[in-house]
This record gives sequence, C-alpha cells and structure tokens, in this order.
Amino acid sequence: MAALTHVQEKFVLHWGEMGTKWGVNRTVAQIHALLFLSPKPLHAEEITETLSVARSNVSTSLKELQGWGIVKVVHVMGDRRDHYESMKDVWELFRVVLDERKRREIDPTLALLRECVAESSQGKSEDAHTRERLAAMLDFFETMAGWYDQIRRMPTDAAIKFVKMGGRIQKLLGLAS
Amino acid sequence: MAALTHVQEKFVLHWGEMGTKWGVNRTVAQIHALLFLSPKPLHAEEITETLSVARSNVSTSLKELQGWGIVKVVHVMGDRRDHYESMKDVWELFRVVLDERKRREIDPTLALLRECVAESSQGKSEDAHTRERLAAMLDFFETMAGWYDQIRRMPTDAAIKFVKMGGRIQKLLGLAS
DNA sequence: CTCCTATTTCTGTCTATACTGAAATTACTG
DNA sequence: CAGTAATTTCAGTATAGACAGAAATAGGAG
Repeated sequence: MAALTHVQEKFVLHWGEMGTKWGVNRTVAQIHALLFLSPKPLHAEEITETLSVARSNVSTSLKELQGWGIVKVVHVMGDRRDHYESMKDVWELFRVVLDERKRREIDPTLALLRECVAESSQGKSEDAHTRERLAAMLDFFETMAGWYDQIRRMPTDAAIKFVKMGGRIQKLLGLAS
Repeated sequence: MAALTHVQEKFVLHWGEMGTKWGVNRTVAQIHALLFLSPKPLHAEEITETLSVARSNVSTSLKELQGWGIVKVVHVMGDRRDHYESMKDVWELFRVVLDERKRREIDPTLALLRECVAESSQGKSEDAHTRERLAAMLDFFETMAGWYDQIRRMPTDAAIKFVKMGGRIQKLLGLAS
C-alpha cells in the first residue's frame, strides 16, 4: 500500500473533501478512506508515506478515528508497531458514526430544547410565539430521535432489509394508517 | 425583536454552535435561528443590531440561507427595505435541508463511486479487494439514496405519520420479510 | 438627472484550526 | 539497566475561512 492506484487515490481524495463538509478534518477522513480500502492493517509510518503528511498528524488523526469507534489497533506477530484497521462493514460503520453524531449533537440539542420550552412555559407567557416555535422544533427532534432508536435496536440485517424494502413502504403505510 | 429574551438568546447561540458542527458557519446558523423564532419578517439592519455582527456579514449570510432555500425575501407595504423570513414548518424545513445536502454531498459521492467501481472493473482486475470495498460502499449509498427518495416523494403528512409509527415498524417488517 | 437609501461586493484583518518538526515519553529487547 | 524503536505531546507556524469596514452598485423618489 505504499503508492496508491489511480482509483484509490481518487476515492481517498474525495473522501477527504467530503469529510470537511461534515465537520471532520481532511486528513482524518483521508486516513479513514485509506484504511477502509486497505486489505491489511497499516502502521502509522505507511500512512505517513502514502498520504504525505506529518507523522504526528497521523498519530492525532488515528486517535480521533478511534474516538469515533471506527478504527482500532491490531498487532502483527513479530512487529512491535501498532497497526490500524478500519471497520469494514459499511452498514455497521455508518451505524456507529450516526450513533456518535446523535450522542454529540442531537442529544444536547434535545436537552436544550426541553430546557427552553420548560423555561418559556414557566415565564409570564408573554412570548407565546417563541414557545410555540420551540415546541414544534422539540417535537420534531423527539420524533426523529425516537424513530432512530427504533431502527437502531434492530439487528443489522433487519435494518438492511427494512431499508431495502423501498417501494413497499408507502403501501404498508397505506394499510397501517 | 431588538433585544432577545433569555430563552431566545439561549436557542440562537446553541443553534450557532450546532451549525459549526454541521459545516455551516456560526453567523449563518444564528441568523436562521433568529428568523425562525421571529413572529414577523426582519430586515437586515434589525438582524445586525440583534446579533451584533457586521451588516456585510448579515448580507452574505442571508444570501447563503436563500441558497439553501430556507429563507426568503418578503416586502412590507410602505417600506423599501427587503425583509426576510424563515420557513416555519419544521418538517418542511428539514426536508429542504436534507434535499440540498443530498444534492451537494451524496449525489457527487454516488457519481464518484460509480466511476471508481467502473474503472476498477475495466482494469486488469489485479485489485479485486479495492473493487469489492468500493462496490460495498456504492451499494450502501445507492440503497440509502433510493430509500430517501421514497420518503421524499411522500406528502409531508404521510412522512410524518410514517415516522411517528415508531414501534410498529418492526412488527410490519416481520410481516413483510 | 440627482439625491438618498438599501444592498452587495471587495479587500484587508483576524481567529480558529490544521499541521509540522522537535522533544519527551513509553515500552520493548538484549 | 542501557539502548533503541515507536508513539505521543508540545510549541510554533501556516492556512482557510469568518468577519469588519469601506467602497461600489442598484434602484427608486422627487
């Protein structure tokens, strides 16, 4: 994996750009893409060379990827260095990432909205409009969070089946509503 | 809307922070929060004063919000200034945002993955592993995009009903699988 | 046409974050 | 318990993006 093929490079670079749009830094996303493609775990030095970034940068980025729970350290017999490998199952991968984003971003927002709605209800009710808007927002977040938890609880293959149903959803809904 | 209440300020500031985590800049998100809460359309000067940011910054941010399709210009009789109002229906709001994010981020990735898979199939097939990984990723994106399109096509109230079904999803799945 | 108000564009500054290279730490090996 | 390899931490630097203020533009109203 010293040098990348044309296709590999294309994917790694694109993934890096995508990362920035989702609030992940470019190098972190590139390393993830590289590990995702790699048939075997890589050690930090290999990553450094392949992506031409500083060794320290790789170290920091790997820590972050481990924090997300999508990269883990493995060891190779007779080699003292840490090797890193990405979770390979794409469905599992996105499930982990979504869980983490929910925890970091949605849950705090839910908590804040609850506080805001509570506070604005206790107040002299002079500001009915604000309360109403916030309540609508809160309802949306609660509904979506609840729904996600449902999907989340399904075993992966059930979730895949569910999503792949596609066209039948609306029909089922017609029956159930 | 010159000065914000405690609750309003709390929400606006939080929404600003959230924005940064989703790749939207803080001011843009704050302005959106402000317009979302405001019972009446606001003109740029009001926003400038309420949020204490430069007039030019407000102008740019409003353009970006219009680009997302969640804020539009309206006019008030006898007032030459542009007034701005946010889309108020939360479900509609997120639908628009998701559509836009899909268009900007998912669709290009889909296209790229198709290219990569095609290219790596034409090649001497020396790199079966890369092709396999990319194909798995592509399958995931295609499935999710197709699924989203299904939901997307539903009228809003059907989509809401669907999501609110919650607990019954798994039961239905059991019947349908 | 000229004045006036509203809005946008532009340019330079500032700030937050990414990144590097070096130093420090950790943890193995003989 | 050296000596060495691997990793992490740290401190300074570079860069991208956000932002302010000024200048330019647009678009009435008289």
